[in-house]
Amino acid sequence: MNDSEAAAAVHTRSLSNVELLEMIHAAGIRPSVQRIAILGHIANGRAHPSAEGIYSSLAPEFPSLSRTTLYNTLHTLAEAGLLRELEIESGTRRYDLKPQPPHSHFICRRCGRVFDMKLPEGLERSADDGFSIDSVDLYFKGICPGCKQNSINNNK
Amino acid sequence: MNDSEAAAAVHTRSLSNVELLEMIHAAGIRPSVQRIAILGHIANGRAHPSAEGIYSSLAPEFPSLSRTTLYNTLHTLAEAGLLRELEIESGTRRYDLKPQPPHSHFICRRCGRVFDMKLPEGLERSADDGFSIDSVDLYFKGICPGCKQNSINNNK
DNA sequence: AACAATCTTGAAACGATTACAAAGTTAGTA
DNA sequence: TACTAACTTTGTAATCGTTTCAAGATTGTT
Repeated sequence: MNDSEAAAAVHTRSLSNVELLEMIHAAGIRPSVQRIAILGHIANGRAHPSAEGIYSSLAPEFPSLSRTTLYNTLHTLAEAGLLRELEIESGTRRYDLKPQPPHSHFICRRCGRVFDMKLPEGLERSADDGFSIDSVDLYFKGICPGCKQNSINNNK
Repeated sequence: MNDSEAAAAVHTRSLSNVELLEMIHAAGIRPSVQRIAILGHIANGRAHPSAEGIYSSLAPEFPSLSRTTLYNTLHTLAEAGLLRELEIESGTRRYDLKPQPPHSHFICRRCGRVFDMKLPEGLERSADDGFSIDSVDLYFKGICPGCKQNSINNNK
């Protein structure tokens, strides 16, 4: 079990291909090998990967996968409500499974990893009247416990 | 008075060049015509502009301004603590004056304008123990009152 | 005035993403 | 089973925002 699988196990068990296929069906879009692989990668490793990260992870198994397909698929899945796009750092989007309890995100400035955090309720009430809110994103940035530990060790 | 100046007036009065120069000095970096112009544009129009927006606004007055200078300056001012970078949408950064009370942001999905909103206190407490937090960003997305009004009118 | 440090500039390069058009696949229907 | 229309995937080329680089201009200090 590698790091990201270990992280995943903390949160949820892995989704089988049949379950992924059903999710895709239920969302009202057509399934394909690529869509299942991409959704599965995001759902089962809890790494909040970027498009490039997904590409390099899947490339060995799907050598013919093109970046265009990957981007198309990410858009399709996001529009269908299966994925949430994280805009925690500019220049790339990262992807997270949408059908799960709302949460906030922490990105480590040193290692770049993204962690799930709690999300306080009722944040929308901070917005002024008259604004229709359809999404609330709370992002923390800083140093994760692992990187803190490493920097302590390295300074010794 | 154009739109963005009107919006600015709601929040703060305009900063003079002398005040801008003092801010730059106080931040420990050297002043230049370009730095003052760029900081002034962000401080005095409350439009939360992107680099490209700043460039096209300043180009008429500073025809020789290069994009490199603009990006260098934005980085320098941000590092010096005068600007805050907003990562509310991926693909671009937007800029906001930093020395002002903390607040959250709303971006309209239709017109793309960014509005200041309140920021609840104590959000850092949502993060798990062991994470060192150095920034908290809360972003709302949806439709602003103006665009809502327009779409009502257009459907009549 | 002279020197070093800092700034500005344009050209070229880069990474992430999108546009496009062709080829392949699928679901439904005859 | 064969047909058709709709949808997907793919590779190439283009685009957009940003950064790198090296040279020249400006500034602050002696």
